[in-house]
Amino acid sequence: MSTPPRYRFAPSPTGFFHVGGARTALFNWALARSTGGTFVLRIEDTDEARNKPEWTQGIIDSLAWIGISADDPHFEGPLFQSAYADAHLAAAQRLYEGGHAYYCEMTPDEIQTLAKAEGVTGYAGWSRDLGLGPGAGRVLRFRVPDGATVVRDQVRGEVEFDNSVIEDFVLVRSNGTPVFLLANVVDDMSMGITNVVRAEEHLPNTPKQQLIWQALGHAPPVWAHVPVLVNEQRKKLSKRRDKVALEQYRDEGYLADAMVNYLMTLGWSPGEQEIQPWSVMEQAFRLEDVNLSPAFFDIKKLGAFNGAYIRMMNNDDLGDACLPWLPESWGPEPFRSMVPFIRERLKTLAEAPDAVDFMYASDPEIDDASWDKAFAPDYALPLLRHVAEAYVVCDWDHATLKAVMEELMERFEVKLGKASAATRVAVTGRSVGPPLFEALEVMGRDESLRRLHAALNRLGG
RNA sequence: GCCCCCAUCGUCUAGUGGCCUAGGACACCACCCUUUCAAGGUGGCGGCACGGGUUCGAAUCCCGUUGGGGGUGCCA
Repeated sequence: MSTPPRYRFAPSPTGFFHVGGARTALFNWALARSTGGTFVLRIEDTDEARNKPEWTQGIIDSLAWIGISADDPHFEGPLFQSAYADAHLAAAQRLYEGGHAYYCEMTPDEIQTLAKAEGVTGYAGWSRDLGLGPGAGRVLRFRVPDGATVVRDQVRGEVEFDNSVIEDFVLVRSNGTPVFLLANVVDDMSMGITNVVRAEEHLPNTPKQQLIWQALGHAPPVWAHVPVLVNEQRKKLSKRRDKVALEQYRDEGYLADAMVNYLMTLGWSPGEQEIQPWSVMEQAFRLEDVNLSPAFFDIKKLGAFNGAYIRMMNNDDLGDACLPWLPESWGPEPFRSMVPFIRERLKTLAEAPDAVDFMYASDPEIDDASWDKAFAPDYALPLLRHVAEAYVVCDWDHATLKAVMEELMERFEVKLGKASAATRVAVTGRSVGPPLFEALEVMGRDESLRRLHAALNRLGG
């Protein structure tokens, strides 16, 4: 095989971009790039009722986000299926003239009624030999030949379908528009597609499409059907029920690299170490290694990947990446100074503001439970008084602040964690947060003391 | 109903007849570290769906059962 392969990704713009679609796109992208081939993006926009232009832009933006860039030399498109309507109809005409298709004027209702009466499951080729010509209200149906159709699939091996269970399916609707089965094949054919990698839900369509390829006089492409992604009920991920929009994950602060890495591990494994850069996965990916069973999309594991990727970033880059999630009224400081101390506490970028919000508030929002717990011990109040006193004069760096606290903790015979609890809640309002002395250093002496005194006042002196 | 696909810890997977007393990751639990919470470290829990074959030997091959999934549109 000397000609480079041509892969394609053919989503229909009927909603937000689906994580399952993203994984399929990634598989195609890895294959196209590692083989020196091409990734063709074709927007299947023939269902006018459901298609909207903004969804198309959403697909393009989402693909770009996960690294499938229209600027890459391996990328071709977007091509729009709607632009090829003439070719679809021309192919239909050829099938009709070649005897591979025939017209039928039965309505869906009539078919259902007759099928029930005859005890069959669907359309039983009733108009096959009527010799009907084209006309209003008539659909064009494919004349499924006798025999069997063997689909050679790179993921599943050979799958055989008995043609007798494939009914004479519709190629062109009574309103004259081609259906997906036909349009999809004709486009793949005219775009020179050599490899079709798509989700398993299309496997039952494949014998029909292969039959169309053959009737049109072409050898079919190499097929590959990858398993679907499922929810906790092990049902195919659905836009209605499940959180599947790639855009939503992006907006919630998941990193593209983490999402890409996680998606690639669904149905495939990059080896002993599952956190791998795209450059490695791209080269290692093989359809033959793809699993055959549906994979559960586990948000918890995605979160773990995301945390790992966040920790791989340097402080400056992480700070930059978090900026879009900060409230508009916030300046970059003290947030940037705090990045080194919150980085290993973040699972998503969106959590960044919550980690430091006490610094931006004019007064910390006191959590009553934390407060009560911190001041329950007898030593708490007197210790806090000493802290407020000592912090007036000591050097203002986290090491000194800690040393001062340690001195007091020995005097009160408690551990550092307990000794710091009152100060922490006084300054941050909560019992958990970033490292205390580092936060105090960043916040500065004046504001820190102000909060300590505010707490003492609240305690009545 | 019919057609097709699939079946390793709760989840994602490694494993292609002996390297398996089945490895890793997420989750969970415990301990360590520790200024809280995390992160990190160590350990633990936990699986080859079941039944028959084939073979000296089966997670790996074959058959069946059961279970799950996908499809069954003049949607894509």
